[in-house]
Amino acid sequence: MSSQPASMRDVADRAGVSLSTVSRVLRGAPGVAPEVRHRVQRAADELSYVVSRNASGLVTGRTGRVAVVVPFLQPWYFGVALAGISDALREADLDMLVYQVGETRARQGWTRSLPLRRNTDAVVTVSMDLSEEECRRLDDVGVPMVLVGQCVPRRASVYIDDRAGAAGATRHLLNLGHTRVAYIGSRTEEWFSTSSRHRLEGYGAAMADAGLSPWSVVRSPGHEGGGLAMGELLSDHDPPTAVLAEFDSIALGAYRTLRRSGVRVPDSVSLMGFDNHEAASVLDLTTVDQAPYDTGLAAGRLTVDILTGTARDDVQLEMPTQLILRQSTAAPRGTRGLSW
Amino acid sequence: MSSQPASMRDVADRAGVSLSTVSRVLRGAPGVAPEVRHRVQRAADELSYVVSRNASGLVTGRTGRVAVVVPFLQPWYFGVALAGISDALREADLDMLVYQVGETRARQGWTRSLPLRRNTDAVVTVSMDLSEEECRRLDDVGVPMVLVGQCVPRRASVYIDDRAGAAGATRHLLNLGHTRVAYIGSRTEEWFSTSSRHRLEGYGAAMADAGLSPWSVVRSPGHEGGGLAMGELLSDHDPPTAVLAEFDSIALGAYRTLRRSGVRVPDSVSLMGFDNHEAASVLDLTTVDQAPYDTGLAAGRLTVDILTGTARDDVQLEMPTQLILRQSTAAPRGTRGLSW
DNA sequence: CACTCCCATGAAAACGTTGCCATAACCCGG
DNA sequence: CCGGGTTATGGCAACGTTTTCATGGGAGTG
Repeated sequence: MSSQPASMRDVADRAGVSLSTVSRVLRGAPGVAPEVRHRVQRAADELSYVVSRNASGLVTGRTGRVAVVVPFLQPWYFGVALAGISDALREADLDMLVYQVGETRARQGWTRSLPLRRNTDAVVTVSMDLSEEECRRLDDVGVPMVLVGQCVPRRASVYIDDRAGAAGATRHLLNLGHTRVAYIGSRTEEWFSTSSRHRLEGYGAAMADAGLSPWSVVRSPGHEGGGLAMGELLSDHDPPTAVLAEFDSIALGAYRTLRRSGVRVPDSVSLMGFDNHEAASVLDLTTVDQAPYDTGLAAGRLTVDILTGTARDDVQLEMPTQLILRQSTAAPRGTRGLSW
Repeated sequence: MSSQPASMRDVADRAGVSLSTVSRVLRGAPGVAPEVRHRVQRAADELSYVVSRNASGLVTGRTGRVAVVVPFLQPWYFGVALAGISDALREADLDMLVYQVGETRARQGWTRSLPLRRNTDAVVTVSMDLSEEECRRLDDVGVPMVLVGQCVPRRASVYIDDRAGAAGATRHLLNLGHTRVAYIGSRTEEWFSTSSRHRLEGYGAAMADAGLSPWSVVRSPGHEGGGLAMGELLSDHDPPTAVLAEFDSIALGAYRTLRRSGVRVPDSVSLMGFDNHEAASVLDLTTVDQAPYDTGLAAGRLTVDILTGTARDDVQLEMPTQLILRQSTAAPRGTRGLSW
């Protein structure tokens, strides 16, 4: 209806008070008579007026916005993590700006292309796997930073212990009696994430502890890679009886190869993933849950706490992982009766 | 390093020019000598200065931000759609604010709680299934609005023809020779989405065209519902030979029930989904692709075009759906040899 | 009843940028 | 050599808030 959106001036006029009073009411500041407070509130409602964060931010120096930087938005993990962050920020009445940097990341100086300085109160990076230098460059924008899915010393981080998670998963397979336990990992030409590295290490450590030598195949991420890797494993002269995949997507690809090859799960091969992807439950895939929603929620709350001064900006928050036992793992053939 | 972020003033001083000139350079406005332009550019870089959208928005009236409103962030679909929107907005140098309204939606007047007015240049709603009244209330904020996943007359909309998609899927099953084709739909206690309704209608229409009476089971959304619905169908005295699920998640749940019941897909029952979920390819599930990334991209671009005045604000954009044939559908038992 | 203190309210100066207008310098043709 | 037009640059007022400070009136105290 109104061609021009209402301003605080309009609310003030309608309520018959001054600008200052309107500002006080709308900010919930003290020192306003209840009667006036109601009158102003009503006037604002009638004009369906909301304050311009632009203008208020200009004077307070706070924007009321938090930037969340993710490499990609498509993979399941990020949507769930964002949901957690979003819920936490909403509690504190902060808006969420999302930047998908994707390929941009490779570009030198990508951090500068983000309009963060003076435009956000804080930055949350999710699975960005920042180098020390990138961290420093982000420091330069002068807003607090929270790292999700990555643990950097002396910097606010929320993460899981990938090493321990993978080691636990491996031990689960070993405990079932498997000795030929293979691992399918991922890496692309240009990127080998810290998380990938840690999971591989965790697997290796657990194998070493059991006196077994590790057996890992690394392919491109996603189900294609998983499928191919599984194919390679199956073509070995003495194939594994158990396979741990770096994450569920890979496990799903491996599962497809197994199904197509007529290899039964878990009868002939036990298969395990990592992440607890939605589809994992459908396929009854044993996996490691890392609760990305909780991680996001914790990261969001930590951000809020840092902004309010309640938390230090070097808090390290390790989120628990949990083994989710389903039907895709079992004792190897010969010993079946013993375990089940 | 610098305790205070640099302002345009600082850049001007360092470059030895006036504020106005810096502003012109940084906006790419004409009328600045090349030499000066370079000098300013360099000064800005050295201070790693970026303009405050807050301040510039205050005077231009444009915020450089677009709000994207989604009911939830967790489901696969939204991440993918957001990715498309994000890419389109980035091309136009617009930032993306994401609001997850979730349960808030039920609340009367939820539209007012979003700080849109004066805080964003446009609003994109994704699968919000807005009522006429909600649309009008969003109109009130006075920024252009683009609806994704919903077609409202005389309003910018980007959507797929759910009816046609479901009808096509049904015909695929009918063409294979099935006559006992059941449908699994979803609805919650408080919500029966337009999309759900349309898909059900499409199925019904295709069945009617073939002279068959529809047979649908409606449960809660997600795999749990799908699993339960499939269970009910299997317990019929004459179970279906083909099942179409409203979306892949439901199909996956149904698939699990089938697998657990020892019913082979597609040998005994053909199963079809809708959406082309990532997991659908792993399970070789025949489905209908609706390319949410492309939808998001188109919606983002439409938003940009509306903002630049290139497109009218009542453009209707119907995105194509595509049948993805995989291994989960086949001719019914008796006729198998004929079709394959 | 007078004086103090406090509380509610209003006025005005910022915040960092853009848009408009003025000005100075320059180039060209007559 | 002069006048008119063009071009580069600077100055200044806005934009819509918050914040600080000033003011007035009412309650409480002696």
